[in-house]
Amino acid sequence: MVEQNLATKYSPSMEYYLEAIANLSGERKVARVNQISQVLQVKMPSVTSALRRLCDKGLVQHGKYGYVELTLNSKDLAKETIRRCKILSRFFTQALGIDQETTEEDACKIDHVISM
Amino acid sequence: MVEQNLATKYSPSMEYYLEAIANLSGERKVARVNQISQVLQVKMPSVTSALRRLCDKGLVQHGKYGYVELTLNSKDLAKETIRRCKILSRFFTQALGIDQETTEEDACKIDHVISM
DNA sequence: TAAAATTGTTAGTTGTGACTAACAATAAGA
DNA sequence: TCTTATTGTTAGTCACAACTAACAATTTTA
Repeated sequence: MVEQNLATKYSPSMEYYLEAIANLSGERKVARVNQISQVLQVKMPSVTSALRRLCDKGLVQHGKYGYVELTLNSKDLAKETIRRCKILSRFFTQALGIDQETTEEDACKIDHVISM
Repeated sequence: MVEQNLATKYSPSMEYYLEAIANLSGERKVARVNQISQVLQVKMPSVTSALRRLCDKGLVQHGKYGYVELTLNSKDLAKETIRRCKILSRFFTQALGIDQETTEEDACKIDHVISM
């Protein structure tokens, strides 16, 4: 089943957060809770609690009321994720002629699910 | 985000169950809890509780200790799902040369996530 | 600098979806 | 038929991931 991932794998949701944080870090140097909230279209408390989970797993650093940063571990993970999304997105756009808006979102969704 | 679907949409997990029930119904005429359990690789109590949710939504009929059947509504839904999985699977196999084992599983996963 | 706006956290709730352990019903075989 | 095996359910737990309401910290601005 989808819902229950293996112990070693991170949940799709986790990956979404990591990806968002990585993207924001790239664009504006630092990621903040409200930005993550906006990008992922969830309320801030959801972000806070997700960050706690990610902290517990050593995937982000996040001081109270402070910036959010990826750790060495999660940077690689997030880069990989983003890379795969782009590849998929490009593939869908070019090979299938689907418009880019739709494509990018779907490609990301797919990536979090596919076994590559 | 993935995790929270719109009210009108069914969760990926729901679709997995519907699909499994539809497939089993096709093959062996009736679907049983232990078969669903095996197909989806979850324990039987998980199936029972999923069936309760599906019953509440009017998507399956299931008497205690009895057979599991789709309703008119869910039959269409499941057929659609299966159809899309097959299309995707075929596409991946033929267009990308990925082996069928991998492909079929992924195609299904993708289908539950993609916006077609 | 003090008040107001923004940003973030905590606490508590909900629903999903998995699990184990223990019990109940049904089916199969001696 | 009675016992055993199979199948299914209930009860209770856990983790994830969302939410609102209320509070706290930080930043902006008057």
